[in-house]
Amino acid sequence: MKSISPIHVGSNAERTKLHNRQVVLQCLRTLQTAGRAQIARASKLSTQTVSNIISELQSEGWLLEAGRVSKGRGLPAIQYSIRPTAATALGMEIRSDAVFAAVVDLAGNTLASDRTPVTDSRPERVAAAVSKMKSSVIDKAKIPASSLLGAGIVMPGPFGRVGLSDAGQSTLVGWHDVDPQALFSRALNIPVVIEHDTIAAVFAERVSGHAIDLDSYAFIYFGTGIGLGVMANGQVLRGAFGNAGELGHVVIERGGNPCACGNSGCLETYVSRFSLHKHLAKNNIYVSDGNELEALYDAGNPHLNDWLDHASAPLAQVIGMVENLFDPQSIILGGAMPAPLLDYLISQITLAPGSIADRSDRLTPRVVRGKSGRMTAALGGAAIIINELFVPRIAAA
Amino acid sequence: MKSISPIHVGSNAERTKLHNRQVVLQCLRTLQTAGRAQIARASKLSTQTVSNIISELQSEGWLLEAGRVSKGRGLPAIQYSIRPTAATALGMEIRSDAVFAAVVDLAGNTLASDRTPVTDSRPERVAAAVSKMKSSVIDKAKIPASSLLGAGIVMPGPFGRVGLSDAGQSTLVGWHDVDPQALFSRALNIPVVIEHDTIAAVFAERVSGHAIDLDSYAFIYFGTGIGLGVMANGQVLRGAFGNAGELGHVVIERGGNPCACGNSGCLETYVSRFSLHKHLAKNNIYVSDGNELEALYDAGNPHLNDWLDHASAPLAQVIGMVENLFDPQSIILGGAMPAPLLDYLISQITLAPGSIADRSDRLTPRVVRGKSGRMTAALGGAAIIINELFVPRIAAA
DNA sequence: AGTATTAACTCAATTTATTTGAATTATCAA
DNA sequence: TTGATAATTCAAATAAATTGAGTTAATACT
Repeated sequence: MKSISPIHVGSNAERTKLHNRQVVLQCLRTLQTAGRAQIARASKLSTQTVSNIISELQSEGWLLEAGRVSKGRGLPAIQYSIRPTAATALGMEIRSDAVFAAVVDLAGNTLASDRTPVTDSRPERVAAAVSKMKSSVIDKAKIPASSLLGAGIVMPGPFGRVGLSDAGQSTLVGWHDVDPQALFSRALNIPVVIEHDTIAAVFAERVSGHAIDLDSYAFIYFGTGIGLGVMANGQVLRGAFGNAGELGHVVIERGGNPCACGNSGCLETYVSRFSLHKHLAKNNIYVSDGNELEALYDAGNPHLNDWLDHASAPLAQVIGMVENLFDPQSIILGGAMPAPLLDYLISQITLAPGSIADRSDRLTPRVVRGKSGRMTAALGGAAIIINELFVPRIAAA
Repeated sequence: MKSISPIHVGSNAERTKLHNRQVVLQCLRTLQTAGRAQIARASKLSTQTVSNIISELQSEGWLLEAGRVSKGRGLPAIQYSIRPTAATALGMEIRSDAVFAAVVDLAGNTLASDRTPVTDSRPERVAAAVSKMKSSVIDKAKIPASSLLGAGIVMPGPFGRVGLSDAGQSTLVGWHDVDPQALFSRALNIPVVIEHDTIAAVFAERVSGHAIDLDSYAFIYFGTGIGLGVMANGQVLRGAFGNAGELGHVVIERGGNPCACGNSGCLETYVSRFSLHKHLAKNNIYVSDGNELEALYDAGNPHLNDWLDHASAPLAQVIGMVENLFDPQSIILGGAMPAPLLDYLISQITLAPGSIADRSDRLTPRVVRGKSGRMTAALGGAAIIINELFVPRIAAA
């Protein structure tokens, strides 16, 4: 049978209830703190309905009550807010060299994080490591295991889907016929979502970064290559086959640098950690992690500076492209690139003055550095789980 | 108060009903013809609910009954399909030189179309012309005025929003402080939606073109400049400020052709009618419409061929870009560019082999020419109205 | 040919969740 | 002190979906 996209599913009283519950939670998240009547106005539900949902949420321990606050005449409204510790989520990033883990609460606070080096990246070993980290990080965070809603696991694709950006480079070996979702579900005993780094980064910013109250923004993610994650009107763009955002292989200069993909002029060959490492290697400099890179930068290494200066124009070009194509509220830069380097790159960028993004009524910066730093992917994994709580949608498919 | 995006609005029984009605209509549209039980399965509603909705729709005249068709055991299902003439929509394109109008039925059939030259493009005169065309085109289509659900009007922006692509070039004069929505509502006496050409084209393909059963596709629209319209998972991308898809000012070559916008290397200066006209003018050839252009092409004009050959590489570059960023099922090319030219351009494009779009399980062409031809914008306007009938969404805002 | 099986559809009763309207409470303003 | 205003709650009403039993008309099997 023809597949019908998820939104085209009927509704009923139960689904309506779930939807409304999430609407209420979402209102509380964006308003921070609010009374029943206020939520009713924002959600266009009746006061009574909101009242019912609030008391339900309260009895389930989701809320904090902040007493009555009077604003003018009338009975002062009882203020509610989300109890950050009501639920938590586990986020993990699986790399070929290490596993990162983080526990995040509803407010997006990181309660604990951890890193374990990986020597043997075969599925069973990774699963075992992941399982161990779950326990250790739960201990560190001092939360009951029962508060974990689920785990968002970030790992190099392709998994099931066909990807390209990391093709051959960072894919884990021995994972060909492995279903990571099933593997980690078993290892962790909680609901698991598998996602790739760029999309995780998008959610990281939404739950605790620059995008808490943004609905349309883009994230340029420095991984091995470079990816683009887009939130458009509260929906993440995934593309028909789940491969949207392959920024690294966008050609920015016909006949430019040859790329491993067979084309030439791909962005990835100008702006990415991969291109940076290549440039440094040509000058006999070898760095293995972000700290060394940052040290090089602090030392004013001329080769690094050289790369930065050559990278800024292509980066500005694609930022302009993203602005023109997606018209986001902001573009966020982040991922596996040390903050000072990102800041420098951002400072060097001349944003197109004639762009549609160059408007006087703008309330958000055109370009900013992401807030979550080096833990972006792991935090993003957790953020995916947290975010699901707040996204109302009829039809859970 | 903080604005909450439209999806974050509560639901109730009534809104649920509306949603389910649209789900049923949408099922009928994609399945073409179906029985109650079949729709129930597709929509995950109970048979009874679907049955109720179907009988309601039927008594309101929305359906055609095609008798029972037996497929294996059991009571053969009564087949229903949407009665194409149950409702119609008016589509109009306002240009500085002419107004186009079309009447389209639910199935996307064009029942009538018309063109009126415009000599005086001041708002009142255009409104008068539009009103007149409504009557004439209704007569031509032989439909009752009451079947018109509304009008989708396509005109050069910016209207309220801040746009760029046509800045200065095709904007209508004397329309500065005019609210076209209000103006045309009064002139036509039916609900009016104002939209720009690119987004209209997206809907045109969805209602009657290549995208009837696509959920994710992109439309590269040749207007004065060049625009990109994207349907992502059934949602049109508009951007935070309504300016998404400014393909014309995407820089495809740093330091390339200077553009009126102040940048250089904008796509518009390589591939667009504007650039084509400029190229021909340099060779003392002046064309005023598509027919003349087509004649030139048929005659094998060397200057035109020259332009085509220079345009195909930049076009291929942005097609690759769109594939990488949006991962659509198909990319559709259309708008104010004669079909033979589009076909030639498409034939000249070498699609990137390493692209994420280059997959073996693909069921749809990577690139096709749009079906609606020169009337795209007007048909698209009507399609917007038609499409609203089929898009289920809780919360009419 | 006859019977069992299957599937679509209908009717009536039930269930879920929202809305409505009246009553209550607490604050501000005059 | 009194009246206006707004938040909240209670009880009753309402809307619409689901459930389960029953009907109908096909195909499959014996």
